[in-house]
Amino acid sequence: MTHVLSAVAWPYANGPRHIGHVAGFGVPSDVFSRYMRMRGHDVLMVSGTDEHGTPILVQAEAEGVTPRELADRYNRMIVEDLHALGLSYDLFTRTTTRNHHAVAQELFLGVYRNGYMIERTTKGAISPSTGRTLPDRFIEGTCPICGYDSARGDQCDNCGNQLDPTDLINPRSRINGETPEFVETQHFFLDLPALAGALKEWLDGRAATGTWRPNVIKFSQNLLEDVRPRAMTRDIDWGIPVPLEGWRDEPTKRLYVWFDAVVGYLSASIEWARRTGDPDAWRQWWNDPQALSYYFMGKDNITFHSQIWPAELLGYDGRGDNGGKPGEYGSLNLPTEVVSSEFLTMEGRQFSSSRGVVIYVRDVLSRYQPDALRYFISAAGPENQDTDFTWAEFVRRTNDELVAGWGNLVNRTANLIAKNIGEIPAAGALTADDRALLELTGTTAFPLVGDLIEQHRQKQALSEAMRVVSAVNVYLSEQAPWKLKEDRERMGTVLHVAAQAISDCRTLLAPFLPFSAQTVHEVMGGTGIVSPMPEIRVVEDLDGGPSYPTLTGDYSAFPRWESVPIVPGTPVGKPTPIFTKLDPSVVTEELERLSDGAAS
RNA sequence: GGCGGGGUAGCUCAGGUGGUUAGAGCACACGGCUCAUAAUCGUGGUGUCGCGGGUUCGAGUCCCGCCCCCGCUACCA
Repeated sequence: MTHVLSAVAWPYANGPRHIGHVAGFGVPSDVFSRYMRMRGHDVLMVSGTDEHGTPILVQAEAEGVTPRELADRYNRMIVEDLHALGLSYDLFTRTTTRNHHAVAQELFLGVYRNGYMIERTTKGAISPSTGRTLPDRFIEGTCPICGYDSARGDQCDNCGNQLDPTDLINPRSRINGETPEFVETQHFFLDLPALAGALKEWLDGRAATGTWRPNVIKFSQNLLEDVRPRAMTRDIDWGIPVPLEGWRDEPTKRLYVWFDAVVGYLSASIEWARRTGDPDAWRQWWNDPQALSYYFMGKDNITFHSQIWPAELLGYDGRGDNGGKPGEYGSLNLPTEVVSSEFLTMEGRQFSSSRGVVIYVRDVLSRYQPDALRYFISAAGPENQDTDFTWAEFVRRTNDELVAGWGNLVNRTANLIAKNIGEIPAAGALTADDRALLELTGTTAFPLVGDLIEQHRQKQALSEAMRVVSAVNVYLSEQAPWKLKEDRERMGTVLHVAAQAISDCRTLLAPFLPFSAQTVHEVMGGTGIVSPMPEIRVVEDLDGGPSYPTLTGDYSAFPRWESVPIVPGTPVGKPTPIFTKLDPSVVTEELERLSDGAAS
């Protein structure tokens, strides 16, 4: 048994989640975590909403609410979205808790004390009316190269050239149209050059394992070829105060949102431990060098997980060129693996909430079963390359594979048992065919599917599991128990074998399809929980802040990743179908919804 | 521009470290079964493996060049 940290990317609290988000970080991390728990590992799965930064501030002002009110609203929505998908977090919290603020400040201080947080003067754009940092992307103006009149501060969308905001002709703020001011301002910079050697050593070691996806490791190693100190503070009044004399009470200096967001993995682990009553319990996942940690995200986050976060950890630990020693949290584990997904596009286009090119998780789940979405994402998601979501493919996968393949197998078997026997029959003498099927479902399939999940090859893992399902359908057709009414014993044996095979398939599919795993168990006469689910729990802030909703759960009931013998004599009644077959008309309906959304 | 990924049957895609007649699912056709949400089972593929060179006894798989598509490109999150 190993301690396994499932560190799941923190969704930014500026809107509900769309299916591209959950395809990137959500479903893959949950499949992995559920599987690892079934293998008997001690999994700690943490995340939360990321609530600081300029975009939330800007959006709040546009709506006339406080940033906290905006964050509260979307935090709750996101919690609901992830809950509805059955994502089994041990703790899903948020970055506006007092615990998180304290942990982020301690990390900053540790890095600072060891000499990896250096104070520098930099020239940056600010909004003259508010004094806040105006990020490059919030500045637009005329491109000095091609004359395009809405080039962004960092790049011209028209000619593609990279720009410096000071190059723009007639620069203006995209927030309120005023002319930005370029001023000298003091900031703390993470001394990446002093940590580059340690980062390289760590990454080379990771590369040598051969387990990282090729694009992730290569991209990460490339980043090290040109490292510069990177600002970790901002001129902004929404965020975590800089915990130093002369800075702490400075109302317009805050930690950079990404500095604190990645600390969330640690702060959420600490919050989880404090809530269990054993405040040091988190150390088993963070201080024990044998513990494993897996970070799940979309590819746009790779930089922050394979460079910035490891640099913060190495700096806190004092393992860079300047030396140093660990702070009160001790020597913290670096990521074992950064598991990054590519992007899901939608009907050929990139997701864009502002353009209405978007499918929200909550909308999908209001009309379709969560396992149907989870199935699509696992079977056709952006695991190693960008993939396209189309409603036609969603309907086809659901109807042909989930309903006709797996759901129907359960339904036909349960019907045969209910009509002919009424309970799980005992097995008589087994034929070679019986043994072959049970060998496949009960023995061969578990390491086959499991190893693939462990290697983050979930598409192939699911396809192997579905191949097993298919073998059970073949077995039933060949044995044709409905023709054995004159040979009750043989019929009983065949149905026993089929029921055992279904039980095994249910276990194999449970990480992917946790909702139907429970339904299948019950349809086949089972009782009790075999597929634990997260719950939404409103909690008090541990340190006196306002209360907030979290996602947590009791996952002790996870069955083992192995065949469990079924119990003859268990009553089986007439089943109700596991999955809902979709009418082909949903394709045109959904496409109409999309064009309506894009038009408004 | 830099970096990364991709271009394989009508469609969606598999094909770690080169090796027998290049695979799967879907779609389509025909046949079987009738327990099941008209579900299921069987049979059916003469594919320039983007293009051009090269290495090799042998390349979809390695090397070079070229053409397309997609993504990332850090003080946005």
